Amino acid sequence: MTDQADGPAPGRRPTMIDVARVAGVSLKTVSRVANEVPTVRADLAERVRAAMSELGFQRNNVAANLRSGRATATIGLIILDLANPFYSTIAAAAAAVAERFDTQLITASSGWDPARERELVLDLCERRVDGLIIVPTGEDQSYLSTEIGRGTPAVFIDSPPSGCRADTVVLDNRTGTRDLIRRLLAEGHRHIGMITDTLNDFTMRERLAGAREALEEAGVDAGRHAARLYSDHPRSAGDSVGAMLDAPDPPTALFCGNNRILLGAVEELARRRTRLRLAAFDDFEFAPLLPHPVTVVGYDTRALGRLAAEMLFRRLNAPGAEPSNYVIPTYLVDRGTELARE
Amino acid sequence: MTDQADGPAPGRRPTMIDVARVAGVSLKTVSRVANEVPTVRADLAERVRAAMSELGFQRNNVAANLRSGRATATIGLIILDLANPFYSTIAAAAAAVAERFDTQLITASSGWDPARERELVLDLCERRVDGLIIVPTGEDQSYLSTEIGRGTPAVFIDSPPSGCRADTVVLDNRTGTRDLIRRLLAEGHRHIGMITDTLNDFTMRERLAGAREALEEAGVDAGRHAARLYSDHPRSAGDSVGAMLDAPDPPTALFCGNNRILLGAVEELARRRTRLRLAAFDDFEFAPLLPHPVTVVGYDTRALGRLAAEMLFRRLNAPGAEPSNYVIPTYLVDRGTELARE
DNA sequence: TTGAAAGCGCTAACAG
DNA sequence: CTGTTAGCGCTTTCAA
Repeated sequence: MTDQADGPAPGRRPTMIDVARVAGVSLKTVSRVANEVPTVRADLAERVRAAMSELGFQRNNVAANLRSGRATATIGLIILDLANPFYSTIAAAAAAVAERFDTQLITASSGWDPARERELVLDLCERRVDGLIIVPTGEDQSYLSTEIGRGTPAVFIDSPPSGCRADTVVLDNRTGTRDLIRRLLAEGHRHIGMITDTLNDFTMRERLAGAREALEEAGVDAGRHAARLYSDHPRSAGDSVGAMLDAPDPPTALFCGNNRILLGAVEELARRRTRLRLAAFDDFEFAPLLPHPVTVVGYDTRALGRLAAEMLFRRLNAPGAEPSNYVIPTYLVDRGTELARE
Repeated sequence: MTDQADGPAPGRRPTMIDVARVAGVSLKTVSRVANEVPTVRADLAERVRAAMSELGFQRNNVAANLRSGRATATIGLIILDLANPFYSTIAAAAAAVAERFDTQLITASSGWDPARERELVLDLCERRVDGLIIVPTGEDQSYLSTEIGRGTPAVFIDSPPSGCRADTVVLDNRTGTRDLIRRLLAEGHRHIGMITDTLNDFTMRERLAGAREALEEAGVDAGRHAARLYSDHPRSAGDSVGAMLDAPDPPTALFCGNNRILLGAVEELARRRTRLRLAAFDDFEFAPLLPHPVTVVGYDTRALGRLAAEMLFRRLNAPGAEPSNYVIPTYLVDRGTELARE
């Protein structure tokens, strides 16, 4: 005796047709019950619900969305590296907003690879996500223009797009760095070493521009403090610090363009048992533990993700508005261990 | 003059039918070109491709999967809190594996809420994800049994499920803690204060069990070192440390059940300018900066996510195998600043 | 209030 | 090699 007559095959997922057969109603009535349409006679609805739980029915949302043309309740988030706390904080904040809108988040890392970024965007569009939040690699995003025009809005975080118009949420890199350098200048420093990452990066260029503003308004020769670029993450920041200190007329203060550079600098200073006026862009959770006092430019990382997601949902509900640009304010904080200060 | 005659409406996304019309071929030929089926005459394929890029066609994968019954190339990851580096590291590792399988990851946080966890599982199943990776809240997961039976496999990370059978990847909490406590005992400590989180948590119970093993085999009275539970994250770990130190016959060493507890303890010791033999479960990126030496139980967090994802994809390709359980090994590391050691 | 028919965008199965 | 027909699981439309 098989159950072919009155039930679905063992492995198959039950469909509304199966439910309808068991409940003795039409497919459409099952659909109405599943969608909580109120105009269904109570006893029928009850029979349908019984059949649903008997079969363990679960609506196939993929199919439902296809016919109705409804949104997929999914947004794509493309960041550079989920393992980096900066980006995972952004992801968490965006996810919290998405949850409020009953939307799921597909998160993917481009790993600073423009080709991968493009692939991801296209893949996500083929999945018909409702919108995209992107931390761009800084290359060309013109391929997004048609997508945006077709109603898949995008919001850019941390850096603006190039080659297409879209909403953006960025840090106030320029003002933050300007205020930081101003403070060093006010303390009397006239020789500030500046260590930055690659200047292909929008944020790094802005930070350097802010530093120059402060130096110029103080009448200090910016050329003398030319940034020493460093190649890659690990030790090279420390090497740059070493080179600066070993040169004639070494700087009395150091500005580090981001927190990884700061860590390299701190290590190098600890190795040399040297103290210097330290300043950096980026606050981070364990900055208070640093064995060296440092003044950092802080900001609300969660706000980046939160505002981007909020802008996206606003745009989903009001398409066609002009792209807007939100700038997250920055502030100065003093960090480093008390132990180390004594 | 409108373009209604030969093109889709302005806002609408072009479908294969539109492409077919423009290219002067049948829908099926377009489908073949889109799927890179080789048996299409070169000139036709070229015309189709031209029409595709003219219209900006993008295949609707949702529809494609519906008919073909193919997998959605999407897996769901349910973690406790994406903002927590432990979980975001797991997510990043799982994402890296998913990428190798051309699969996207929907990541969602349950926030330690069992009801939310259940909602998320059901939502993801309705979206027909190919599989689930779950860091469970420790409550009942029996609702997953039918899903698993129906071919949506699940892998549990960090804690095993209750109420259903599934693959798991967990840390060797017990051995790690046992080895750590053994070391303290070998150093001569006979009074070890133990500060743990809620014992509803599987990992914390296991760690405590490991500690007890070490104490018992050394013939040390475990009761005397009863764990002081602490209520919530912020200061209460520090308060527990304070209470222990102010009691008569205070401990000479401290075991902290996780890294948040360790931070609270370190702060309290710094406040009191007291030094104690410190030990804890969980290594973390900035542990080397701690202003107090500490021996921690380390492990490869990425391995948790990586192995879980690999188990999931293995199961997707070989359904029906018995659930297996993978245990990640642990090791001891000495941390804390050199500065603080001098 | 209920149901039959059509169709979302695509692929499977089969025919030409 | 190409096209036609059917149909995935659901919703929409419209008639009963």
